[in-house]
Amino acid sequence: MCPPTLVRMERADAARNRARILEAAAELFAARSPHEVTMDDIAKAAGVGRGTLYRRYPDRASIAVALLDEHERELQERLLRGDPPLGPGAPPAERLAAFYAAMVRLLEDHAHLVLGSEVGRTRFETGAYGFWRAHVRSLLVAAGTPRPDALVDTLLAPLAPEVYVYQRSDLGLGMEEVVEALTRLTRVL
Amino acid sequence: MCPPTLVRMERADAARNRARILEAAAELFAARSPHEVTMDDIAKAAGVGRGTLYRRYPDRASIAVALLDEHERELQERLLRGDPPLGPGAPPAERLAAFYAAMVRLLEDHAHLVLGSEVGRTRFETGAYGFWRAHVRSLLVAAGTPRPDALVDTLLAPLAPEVYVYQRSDLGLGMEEVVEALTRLTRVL
DNA sequence: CAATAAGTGGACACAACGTCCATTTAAGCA
DNA sequence: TGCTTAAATGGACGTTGTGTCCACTTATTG
Repeated sequence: MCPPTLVRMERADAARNRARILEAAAELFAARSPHEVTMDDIAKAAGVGRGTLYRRYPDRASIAVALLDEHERELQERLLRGDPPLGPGAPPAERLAAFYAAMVRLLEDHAHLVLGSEVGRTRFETGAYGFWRAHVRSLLVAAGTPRPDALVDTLLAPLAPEVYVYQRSDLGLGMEEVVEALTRLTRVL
Repeated sequence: MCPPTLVRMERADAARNRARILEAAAELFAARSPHEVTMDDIAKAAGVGRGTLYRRYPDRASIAVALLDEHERELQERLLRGDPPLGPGAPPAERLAAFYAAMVRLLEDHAHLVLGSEVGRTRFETGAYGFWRAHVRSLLVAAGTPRPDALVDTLLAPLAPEVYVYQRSDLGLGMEEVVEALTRLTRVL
């Protein structure tokens, strides 16, 4: 009989394999374009079978989301409780500019992961997008901007990883130039 | 022997099949999500073989591009030679607002096609994006905006079809609300 | 050291892709 | 009109990646 344990623990081998999968996936995503990495590749590199991989991660996106999780959480924490101008305390326009700068930093470091997880529409379905959206919306409200709902996504759109990669790689722009352009958007507040 | 005709004409059956393919593809794209339409589906619906389809259109994107072509050309024509505020003559900020409104109209009518052709990065590789980019850039230059290059893509980002569909379908916003939000972006000029 | 349930891995069926080539057909010429 | 030729056709075929399924293995608990 199974004792009525409320919290069902993950078995040791399961945890080990999860770690292996994430590690292997991180390496593969870093090495090549995300759509050239197949689920087979990841399973093979992690040294696990197909079924094991699919048991936890039904597709590439969910793996990338797991990898991104910690980085995003850290920024979310700083937005909620960090020092101004990123955290509470500064005027909305300055907080928005700081948010843009922080997001560019995140994109710079992990754009390949974001590209792996957020392809087109998928971007809007992640919890992270909801968080960014709520944050920017609250800034708009704090600034007294009328009808903020349509504006929010308009202001978040330039942070789409595809756009950033295009600006950095194809156009050869620097991080600072992108941040500067985004900062000019804060004038709409 | 073949007479040295300079312009090699498309054969009658080829022209007929091209028309069939485009017509069938338009119907299929209108009916379901673009990624649920396979090349097989299109070939079947058009009543042509697989090889015939691939001869002209190597992938879904190229078909959608062909379908979009005429609509985009019309707007491009109006931007270059139409009446103000869309065409030349009006102040840059007003022209940008008019451009936004016209693009939203285009998205409203053909977002499903754009989604079929421009998935993520692909968007930037089409000739159309280059045109929109050049247009907006010239408006920024005309308005005396310093360092326009990073700002251009920032201003075009909210026109990504994924963003528009998210705002309209998922958030339930109206066309006018989206246009209004975009119009507020023209304040950066 | 059982007993049991969670976990594993690879075989399998399937779907879509893109290519190849034997056959058909339109267009130009006598 | 009939003939020649090259363009055009279509479907069979091999390939690749997906996702599922289930007989077997292994960690955990008493």
